[in-house]
Amino acid sequence: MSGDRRVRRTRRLVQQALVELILEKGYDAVTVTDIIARADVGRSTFYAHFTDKQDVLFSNLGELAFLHRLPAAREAEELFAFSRPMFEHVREQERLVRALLGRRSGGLVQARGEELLAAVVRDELVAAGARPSPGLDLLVVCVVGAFMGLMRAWVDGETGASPAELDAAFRAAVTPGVRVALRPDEAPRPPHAGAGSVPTHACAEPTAVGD
Amino acid sequence: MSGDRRVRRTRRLVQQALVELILEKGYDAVTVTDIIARADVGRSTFYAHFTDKQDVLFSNLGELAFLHRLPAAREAEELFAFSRPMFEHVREQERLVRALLGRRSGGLVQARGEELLAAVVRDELVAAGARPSPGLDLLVVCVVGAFMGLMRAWVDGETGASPAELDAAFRAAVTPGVRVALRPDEAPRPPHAGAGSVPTHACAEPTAVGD
DNA sequence: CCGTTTCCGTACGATGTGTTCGGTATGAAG
DNA sequence: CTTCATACCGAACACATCGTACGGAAACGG
Repeated sequence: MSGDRRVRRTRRLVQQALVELILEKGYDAVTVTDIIARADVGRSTFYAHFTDKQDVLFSNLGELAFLHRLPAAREAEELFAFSRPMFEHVREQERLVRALLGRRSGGLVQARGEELLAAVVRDELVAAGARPSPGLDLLVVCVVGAFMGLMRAWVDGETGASPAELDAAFRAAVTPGVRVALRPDEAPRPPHAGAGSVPTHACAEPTAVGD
Repeated sequence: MSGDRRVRRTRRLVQQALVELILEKGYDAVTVTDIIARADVGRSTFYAHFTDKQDVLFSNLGELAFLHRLPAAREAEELFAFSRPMFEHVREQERLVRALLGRRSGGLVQARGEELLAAVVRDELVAAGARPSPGLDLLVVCVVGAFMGLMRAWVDGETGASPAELDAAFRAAVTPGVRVALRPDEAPRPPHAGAGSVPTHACAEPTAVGD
């Protein structure tokens, strides 16, 4: 079904070459000429399979589609069930993800990842009882921003934390805020919130900062 | 001290041209040739002032240095005092910031902005009593990620919220988590999130909250 | 084994980059 | 106003990259 063996071979070589080169020079610095040289593939052959550099990048994106195969959070008890498996998965596919999601990538995949993740987070929150609203969307943006921030920092080697620690940090940072948002009866929050005060104590959660 | 009037003129023209072009075509699509054409400036003149496109971009960054001139948060009562003024400022300097921070920019300024902001946030948290630690740095990453996420979403027109609403959303999302983190003595628990079952419900029931 | 598809290699025009250089004109100082 | 420095122009340059084209060689699938 995958057609010719030569085709598979060529595509694989090109994709691998791009990943290697991104890790070495950063996405922007990689040229098509570099890629075909590293992949040992003719120029015309490259353009027979891909339109440009970005096309190769996205063709590698199937790996990230595993988001959809995550345990359905509606059935799980905890929110953001994607977090831990995600960090674990990233550690396994380290090279690829480092190339695709790190600051060395062009930020293109980053944006795509944020979109996918935003959909997941939004679904989870709605399933948990949040009412769809502009305010919810902003919350989703914050949650996704926090997660992707951690991911970037990790992938770029700015922290040596383990997946478990990252997962814990993520949850510790966002869960309290989300809990508050999920309780519309306690602190009725019309979208017209003033910049003032937020309900002080949500509920003490584990993981103090300085351990 | 700014020297020749011709110099100021040229630099201004070039910077303005780049901003305009980013808004029209996106950072990546803008060429030096485009810039000098729009600015009506000789090629050699351009390279006499800037090394390349990116240099022009960063030269426009003085605007973002206003971070340092923000009201010292140590003296203010509330955390993240930068938030509201930041959103307000962005609305005023809309064109420039949209060009520099939006997804149409190369992500370069974005990274720079995250660095600056991370320093500010970290200082605030330390001043508020957090002990410097790897865990704190992760929290900072989350907070900055959330903020920058909101900023991007806003600048890219994904939300029509007002500065006040964005500020409120930001605070609502991160403040509870930060508050918990600032209380290291209350719940001394090792950050060893169990693989199998994480204690999900700390205070309230699975919060089947709707309305 | 044979027809089809893919690949190679090379060359091409187009576009962008960053530099050089002689001549011009604009600014600032006296 | 004169003088002098220097910033600017404009054109040309060598170089790199892109995307396309084409004929012949090689590998594939049946």
